[in-house]
Amino acid sequence: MERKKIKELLSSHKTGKEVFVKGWVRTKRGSKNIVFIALNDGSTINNIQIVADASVFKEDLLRDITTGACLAVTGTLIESVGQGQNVEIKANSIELYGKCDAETYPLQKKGHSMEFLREIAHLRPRTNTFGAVLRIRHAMAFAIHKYFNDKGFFYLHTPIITGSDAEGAGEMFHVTTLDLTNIPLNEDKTVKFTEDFFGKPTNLTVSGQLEGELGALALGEIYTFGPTFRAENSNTPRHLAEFWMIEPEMAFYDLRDNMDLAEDFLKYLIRYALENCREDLEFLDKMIQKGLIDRLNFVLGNEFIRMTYSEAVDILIKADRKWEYPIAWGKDLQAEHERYLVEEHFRKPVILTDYPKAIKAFYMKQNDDGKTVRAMDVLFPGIGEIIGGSQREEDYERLLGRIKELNLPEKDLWWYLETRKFGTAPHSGFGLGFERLIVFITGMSNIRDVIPFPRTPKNAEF
RNA sequence: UCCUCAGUAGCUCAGUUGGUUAGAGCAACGGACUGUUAAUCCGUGGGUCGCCGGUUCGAGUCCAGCCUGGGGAGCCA
Repeated sequence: MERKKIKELLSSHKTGKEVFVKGWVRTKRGSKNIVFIALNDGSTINNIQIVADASVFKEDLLRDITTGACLAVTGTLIESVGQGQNVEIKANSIELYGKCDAETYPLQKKGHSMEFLREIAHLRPRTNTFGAVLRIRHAMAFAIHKYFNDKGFFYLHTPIITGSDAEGAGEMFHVTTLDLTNIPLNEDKTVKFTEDFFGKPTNLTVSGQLEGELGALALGEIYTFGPTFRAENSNTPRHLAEFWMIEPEMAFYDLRDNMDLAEDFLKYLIRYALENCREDLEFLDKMIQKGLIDRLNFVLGNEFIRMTYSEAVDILIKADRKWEYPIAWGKDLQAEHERYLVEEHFRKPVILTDYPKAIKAFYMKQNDDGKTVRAMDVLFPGIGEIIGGSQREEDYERLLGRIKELNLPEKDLWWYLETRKFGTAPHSGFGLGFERLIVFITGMSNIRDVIPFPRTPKNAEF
């Protein structure tokens, strides 16, 4: 008989038919004569109830059906006799695929702390919360591809291993095949990288943007969606050493087009989650963050505030508020400033533009005022910067000038500079932190709980 | 990396001015129960008090160092 997914059975009204399901036991309860098993196969947050008449099954079998055990069940799908579910399966036969020793299995039929579950990341996908988060994570990844595909963007695979150290987006992980217990050295005691796999120092990528621009200046509109690595010693609920980033890059987009795309993109993803992950979101709304669905709808229903960095600084200066870090034009905004704007002053997402060039990356387009660049940061409640982007500097001389001012390795960037030499074009793009998006959409409070196996300083278990 | 809080049973925690045999709830196990919804009721077992030193007649409790985790900050997505 063909196995059915629990999601399908729960929404089916074809009672009276024989069905075949497989899954893991969430709880078992009952009396001497009758046993109730809540079975989950991951297809939905909801369990299907298996009803087993104790006189039909061997006592040993029923005893071995414990929380966490894996079963295959055939039985009749019937309308539930009891309250709490519409349908249930009256079991005819039960095969025990895998026992689960109740004395040592760490997951109990009770709530667990997120910290404890993190220590058993190999088992936490079996919980309601992580099942919901991982299904939503999948849905968002799918929706990202669908959004861009429908808009005519091309998915560009930028390299994971990079030979350039010029992105300037943080500390990098080195990639090498050299024997670290016996490193070949040059005469001046520097590492002899000519003997390394690539013949030069290489690292894991911190951003696919520069290569993404190369694609955009040929294909028009591209996006990347891949793993990104930062070797920063960041210990916060918002940072991972390995995370996933989406980086669209568009020829002929100015900063305004860029902002329009960012806002439309975020709203599309939120709407997609609301329409396709309803049951998981309702669970998270109830158990993890009260009011989650209202908050998502609120973001959907309101225009993002758009203002320049300079206007934001004015608001912060005038605010009746003592800042731990005093605010002044030219200084980078601190977390407390961003939170104030988003969570207190405007109470909705904010896009800030035209930052001082000194605090932004070399590749951003310089404004005519000589002081600011066409940058944009999208700030969200609770997580701060969810998107960072800009219009790119397309003028060869101005870009080169900025590279020299900042003492960046010009010769490593020859290929990037050549795009400005050969048929340059105005273009823009941004980066969205995938896990930060998932944090916002699921209401989870720690980024380590929205990725299956988090990589953070001093932690690469599993 | 800095600041701060914490680490006691499988989990979540209590543990008084340092005192003799370290507790609770849940889970597990055994039993009862004719349909349960994190079932209920009765009972049982379960501890290297994070590690390592020190103070003391005596340390879960006080002191120093280290480790691990949470929160905040910085860096950023």
